[in-house]
Amino acid sequence: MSKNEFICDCNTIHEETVKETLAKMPEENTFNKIAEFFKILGDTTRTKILFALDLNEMCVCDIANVLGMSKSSISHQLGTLRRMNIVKCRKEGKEVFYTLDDEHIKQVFEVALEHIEHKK
Amino acid sequence: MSKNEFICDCNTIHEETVKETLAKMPEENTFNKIAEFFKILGDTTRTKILFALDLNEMCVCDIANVLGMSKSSISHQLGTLRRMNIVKCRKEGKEVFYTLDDEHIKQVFEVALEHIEHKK
DNA sequence: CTCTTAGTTGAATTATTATTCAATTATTTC
DNA sequence: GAAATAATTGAATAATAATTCAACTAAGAG
Repeated sequence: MSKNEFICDCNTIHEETVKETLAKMPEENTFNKIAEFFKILGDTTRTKILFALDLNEMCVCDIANVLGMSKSSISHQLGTLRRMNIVKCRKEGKEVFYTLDDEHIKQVFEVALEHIEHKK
Repeated sequence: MSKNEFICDCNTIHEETVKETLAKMPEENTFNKIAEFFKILGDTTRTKILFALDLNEMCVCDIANVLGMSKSSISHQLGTLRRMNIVKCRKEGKEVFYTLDDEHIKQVFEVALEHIEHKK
């Protein structure tokens, strides 16, 4: 029997398993969204920003100082976090104050810390 | 008063907030580990692999077929997941079967899906 | 022991993402 | 309104990560 429908050169494909798994896999878009969400947390700069904002509302300049990085790079990252609705901001004069806008962030950090502890 | 100790050109730094936040921030390495953990989940290929392995134990070839990707790229990603102790494998003849090796994965997926639902 | 094949690996390439730099915007102060 | 400045933005650069390709390893079959 032809295995043309499969993409690789193996002839030991477990056809039933593949079909069953394929049937249960969510659609492409779901994976894109999951990965997009985790990608946000998968960067040291952003995890620091989020952790810091969980402790205190801060302006861009404060965050830059806490992380020891330039205002510009922080602002770029805050833009990303804003577009993802993970932080929100309020303007006060020339300053812009940022806070967390997602109740899942803390929760997800906890799981990650648990994971890190566990894997030691 | 000099702001030399701060890295940016602002003079509206909220010194107290910065110091307090800085004092409460975990060490560099903790952030590296958190980011490293999420980075793993922040890639569509890997989220698909993990989701698939949560449904069924599978060999490399099966996974390649489920995802519609080459054996080589899947194997590279499985290598990454193995090194991070997120999947484990057993050899059976020429085939290598993979399974999840982390009880946090499901948990973390659930939070992500909740997040996605919530943000709609 | 040779052939075939499932899987792995390293190097090269391609793609993606972060940071820097310079310019710009918005707001306050004089 | 001009000067000063907090923050944002876009384009360029630098850094990182994913995929491909070709070579290789390990195991079973003849």
